[in-house]
Amino acid sequence: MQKYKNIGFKLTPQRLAILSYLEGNTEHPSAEDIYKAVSAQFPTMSFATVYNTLDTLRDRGYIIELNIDPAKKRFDPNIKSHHHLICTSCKMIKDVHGEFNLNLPQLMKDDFRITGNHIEFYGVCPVCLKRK
Amino acid sequence: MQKYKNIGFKLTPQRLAILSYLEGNTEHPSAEDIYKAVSAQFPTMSFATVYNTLDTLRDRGYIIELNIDPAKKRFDPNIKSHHHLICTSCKMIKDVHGEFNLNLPQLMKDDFRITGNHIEFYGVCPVCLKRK
DNA sequence: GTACGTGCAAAGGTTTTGCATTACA
DNA sequence: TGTAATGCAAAACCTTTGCACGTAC
Repeated sequence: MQKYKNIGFKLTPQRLAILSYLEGNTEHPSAEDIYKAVSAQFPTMSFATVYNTLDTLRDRGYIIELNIDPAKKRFDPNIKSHHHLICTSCKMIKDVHGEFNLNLPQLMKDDFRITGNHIEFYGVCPVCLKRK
Repeated sequence: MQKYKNIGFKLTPQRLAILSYLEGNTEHPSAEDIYKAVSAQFPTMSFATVYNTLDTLRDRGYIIELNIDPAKKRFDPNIKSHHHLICTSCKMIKDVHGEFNLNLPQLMKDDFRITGNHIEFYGVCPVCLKRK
């Protein structure tokens, strides 16, 4: 985890465990997923620490908070601009890389300072398709 | 409200009030917004009735449930395919109509049965821009 | 009378907060 | 010693649920 050497906040063992769990993770885990995973290593880990760390990481731009799932927040360590394909049946989320041409009407570009965008594709994943 | 004559479920006064509040509403109100608004008319209105009605309307395709706001669900009576522009400062949501070319990689189109998409544009609205 | 809707309160799930304790420079 | 993080429990918030009561065909 040398890359986090200069991350700008204390790298406690708990935070390292969270970072390590998130590293390269494409499952878009929820706070609870993360809590469960790092609890195996740190039995005293608390939700407060998980949320505190996630908030800090998000505020510093190391992770992205996803509002895709109405039931709970999910977190994505992939901060490169990308989009998501969501299975409406099992809620699985798959990354979508690719360029899309998203030119807003000029009127809106005049009014708003646009900072980004995110596309959600909805569908049914192969696993759920097969199950029916 | 003649248009709801054959809506397929009982049009109680409470439901009519909710429908009437939603009609043409572009504010993307939350359940609480709706509850507050119709409570003025029906002081005994309960959240159970609001959620029950919203669920029914959503299941029958009369409204869309938006997961845009991490804090709460919002509801949109505009069922025509459209997208949204969200002010990251005040959370205001503006409709975006327009066609965007969203062709997924062929690989994903083979695997998934794609059913729809939704674009979120992020930015800062004119009001918030001025306030700073 | 039956089926459905309403309304209240309680419960459920996720996230936040207060505060005492702990760790580290 | 001082600053920041941890961990526990409680609280807050949104949403769902159970159930008794009402209402309408």
